[in-house]
Amino acid sequence: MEFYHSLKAQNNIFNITRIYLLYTFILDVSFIYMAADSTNLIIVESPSKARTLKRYLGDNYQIEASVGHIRDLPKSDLGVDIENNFKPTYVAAEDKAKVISQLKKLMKNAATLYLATDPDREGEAIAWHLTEILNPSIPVKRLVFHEITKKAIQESFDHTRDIDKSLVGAQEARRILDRLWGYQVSQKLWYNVKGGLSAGRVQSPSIKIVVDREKERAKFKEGEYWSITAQFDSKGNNFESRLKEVESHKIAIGKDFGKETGVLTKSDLLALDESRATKLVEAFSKSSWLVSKIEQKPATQNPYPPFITSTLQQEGIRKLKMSSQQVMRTAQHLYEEGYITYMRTDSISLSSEALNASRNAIKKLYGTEFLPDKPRVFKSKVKNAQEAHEAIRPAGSTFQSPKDVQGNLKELEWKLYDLIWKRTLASQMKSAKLLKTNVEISDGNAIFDAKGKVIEFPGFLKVYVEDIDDPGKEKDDKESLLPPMNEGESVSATEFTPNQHFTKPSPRYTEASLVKELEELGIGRPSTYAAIMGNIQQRGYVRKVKGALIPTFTAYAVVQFLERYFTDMVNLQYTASLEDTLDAISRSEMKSDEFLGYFYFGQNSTPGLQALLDSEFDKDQSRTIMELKDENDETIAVKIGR
DNA sequence: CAGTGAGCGAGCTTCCGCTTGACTT
Repeated sequence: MEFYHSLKAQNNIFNITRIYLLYTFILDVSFIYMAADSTNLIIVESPSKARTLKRYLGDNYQIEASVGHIRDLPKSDLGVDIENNFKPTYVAAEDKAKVISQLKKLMKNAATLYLATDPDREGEAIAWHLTEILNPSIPVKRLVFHEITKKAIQESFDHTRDIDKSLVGAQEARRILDRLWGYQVSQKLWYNVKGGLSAGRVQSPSIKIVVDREKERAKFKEGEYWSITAQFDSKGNNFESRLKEVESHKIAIGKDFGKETGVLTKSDLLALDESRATKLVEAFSKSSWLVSKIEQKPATQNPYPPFITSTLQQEGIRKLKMSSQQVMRTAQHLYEEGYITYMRTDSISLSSEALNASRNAIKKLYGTEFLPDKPRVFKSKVKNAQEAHEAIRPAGSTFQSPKDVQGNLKELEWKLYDLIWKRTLASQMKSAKLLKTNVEISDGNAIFDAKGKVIEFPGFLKVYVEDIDDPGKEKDDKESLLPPMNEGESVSATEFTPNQHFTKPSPRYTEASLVKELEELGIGRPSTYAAIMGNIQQRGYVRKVKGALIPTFTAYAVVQFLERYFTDMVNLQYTASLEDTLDAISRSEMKSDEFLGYFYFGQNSTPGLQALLDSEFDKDQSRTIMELKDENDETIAVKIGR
């Protein structure tokens, strides 16, 4: 109460447009007289959020956590009455009995119930489930804040609202669709492929992505090509360059070859083979060379946005060689100990507290020359971002530097904190200033080119450089220097070298690149990326070998089955578009039972899930993964199952 | 006669998303 008073004092209470503020103010005061021992109950999702909130609010607020969802569909039963508008049956989660009885007890003494679950689809549903299970007779208000600061909490008390039924409807539609899809299609797998298998809206597209890549790699045909590099000398300075053109024909490189043919796809390019390369080298050593073109252009490079769940996992996997699940476990620890903000988020926004802390730290550690005039604002490009929390960053209004905390943390925890601290600071630092130089050396017939990159001002690169999956690409902070030269200047060639190359297939997915792919497609949520990675390995769909994800025979069989009988369900575009429809439901533009009706019973000429479930399944073929010929040319089928 | 293994039938598996401990390996 004390806190609320001081908040009010900061407000212009005489402002007529905010007269209802005064009204709630009076209500709150009246509680003091009504019942000295009566309190307000605030329910949040996470226990550590409850602890933080306690520091801000006085004794008149009881703050408890629901610890996530409290009710769900039953585990051993479909729990959806398809004939009755997809009516769901909910049961209280077994492990939440304690939480529920505690909440019921606290509510007996409460004057008002504030539901402060997360401001997103799932949070709205948790709030609604709470009212269903607690059945409160006291006033219920929905409280929404995006960060835990005085200002944000004050505003949330000023703008309490009712539960948003459309948002709850969208969550229910999501839940019911996942149940119908997951349970019913899984059962078809048991009867037609192998017992115990699983399918679902998220896991099945995930394994399809891995299987598709493996198939692409199997079809890959290697192509051979040659390149020529030269060492040139300008006034005693050596530099390397690469043959770009001969007689106005560009020299072919790896990406110019067909992946399934190994043959050049563009006819106007020149693909060098060994003899051609050797002959050219011979001819080049007799030529005289001069600088035919110099291009210099300044470039700026902007920092990466601060971490969200997916990018934290990617960098944790790449830089620290952790798994998705390890990254999340470690981050959870850091969060609970108060070192970082919430680690399951899809928002790249930083709160004003974080912006201040970053700017102070940058000024102190690197000086004002690394500090932009204004804080940098990032806008999410991720489809379907719900942005219930801020980006992942060091906690508090002043950031503890990695050195400060080194003694308190285990090695990996410290490394992850260090990464988060650096990434956050870098995101608020000045852009890097680069000077890119492109030089062409010609003998009138062939052209070599050399690229230079000079970092004139490092900006954020001083603190953080992102790691890369693709070994062909160069890291952002890699410099390459060229000596100063003038157009028309002659240069001497010291050496020409022919190099043999082979084209490479697309690399296998890693946990990092698969999480990235799923996020770009809008499949899965921050709280589930790590679980999906664990799940597809545990169920024997994918094996991880030196970080690379390799699909098993089971995965091939399941993907083949789903593509044949449930084509849309594993269509990545379709899966991603479901999310758009759920958004429409949350904006009240569509009703959830209408959506589920289309999904299950079909729409126009598109069959729904029900029709697909009723198809005739070819059991024998579904178990066949491949057919081989033995030495007598007899066909041997490889099947799975028992 | 004891031990092995084929054959049969019953019972079970499964989704996604939100949160932590309480478990085992």
